[in-house]
Amino acid sequence: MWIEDLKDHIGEVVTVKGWVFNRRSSGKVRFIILRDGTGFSQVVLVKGIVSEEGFNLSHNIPYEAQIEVNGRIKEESRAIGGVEIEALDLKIVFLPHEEYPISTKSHGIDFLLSHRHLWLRSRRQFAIMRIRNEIIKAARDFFYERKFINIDSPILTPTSCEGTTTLFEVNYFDEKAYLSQSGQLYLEPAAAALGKVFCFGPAFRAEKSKTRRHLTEFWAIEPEVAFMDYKGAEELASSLIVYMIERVLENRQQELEILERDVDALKRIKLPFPVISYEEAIGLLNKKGNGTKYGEDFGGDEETLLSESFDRPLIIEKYPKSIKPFYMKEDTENPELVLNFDIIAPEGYGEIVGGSQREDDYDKLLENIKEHGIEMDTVDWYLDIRKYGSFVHSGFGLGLERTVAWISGIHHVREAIPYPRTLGRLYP
RNA sequence: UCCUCGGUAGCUCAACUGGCAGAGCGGGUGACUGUUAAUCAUCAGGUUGGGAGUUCAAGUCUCCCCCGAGGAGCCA
Repeated sequence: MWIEDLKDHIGEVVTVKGWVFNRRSSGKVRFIILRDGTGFSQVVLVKGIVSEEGFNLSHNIPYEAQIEVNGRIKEESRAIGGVEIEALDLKIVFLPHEEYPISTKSHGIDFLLSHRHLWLRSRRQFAIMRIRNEIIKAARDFFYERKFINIDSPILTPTSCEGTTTLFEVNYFDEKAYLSQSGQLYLEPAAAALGKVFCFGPAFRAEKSKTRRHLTEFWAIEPEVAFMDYKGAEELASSLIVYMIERVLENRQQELEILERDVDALKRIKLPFPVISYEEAIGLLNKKGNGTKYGEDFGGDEETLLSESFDRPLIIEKYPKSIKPFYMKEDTENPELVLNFDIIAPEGYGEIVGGSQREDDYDKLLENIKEHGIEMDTVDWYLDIRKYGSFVHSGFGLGLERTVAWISGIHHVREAIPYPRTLGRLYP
């Protein structure tokens, strides 16, 4: 039986397999905290109730030994999960060859990251991975409920989407290829084929960034919708975020508790999200004593400063065209601006969504491509979408790890992904 | 790439203006019938990241290198 199902079988005698997570002894009563991947549960070994052989085996049983416990499930308020297993018998299936390196005490981040494959077994990581899974599932459900089609973009690409300096280059037979920075360029043609589409996959950026918001490999959820303007995309992104939070609050209470997440801050996340323009954001920053000038992009400090004024995610729209990528639609009311938006998470987690209406005018797009110095032969296929039946369309990308970090209330995105890839760290 | 901080026992850290390298956890042994990072007793455990230099004496000071963290720029 799996630990997560124990509470439904109180009074029954069952066999549970798992690993020794922690143990305590009080002479003739011994306690083992068992984990099996679905949860943690206390096993009680009372001399006289458990078999003598089982009791003897439990003496100084090593951490992470894999054992099999036969026992009765009892309601017990003092135990984690509210139930415990009163052991009748205990068997050791596998003993560690060496002492398990990760203890219940504190460790440094270098050590933990080098032992990420083992670190995943700890309680915090267990909780984070389960919240990540819930968020992924919620996002898929959200799009399927709205009849979106999942179209995944290629990882190996001949071109760049977000600038050439941050590309990972790989050999592709006799050619050069790059790891994808975003699925968006491939999603726009898919939207012309299937209307409402989304992709969910990894993105790679060779940025030499060392901050709590950066990974070189991260996962993005990217929808692209035909006949939708940037306002529609703002609403879609807001609804998605609210949906993900509702699902985590509903299904992952135990995990939020393990992480000591301030749940009230999540419960405040409701529609609609506040919307301000880039220009208003500059004004707000200047009022707060920050010296960002019109025409400059926001850094981490600015994002935090802006989000502090709101208790829900903040939408900032219509940035200057000069600081944004070539594919964003020019604002017809002010050609200096583009019809884009970023969503800044509260509590200093930074930008979690970037989106825009896409440039649907063939000539304007061609002009942008030339201005950005992008090689024509790598993007001519992308121009075809405007050449053969252009259409109003919008989309956005949501950074999964930043979203998971925010909702989980953890400090750094590296804990929000099973095996983080950061600057200079490729192991394990 | 730049700035800042750090590297001492398996792990987390201490060691004053240079003067005998120490503690907790983990490990071994033992005690304890309700523990929650249990507690208590006891034992073992060290090429102080690497190299060079200054000095009677270097974990500590100087120089070079390696590794890590935090941040900036850029971004989700």
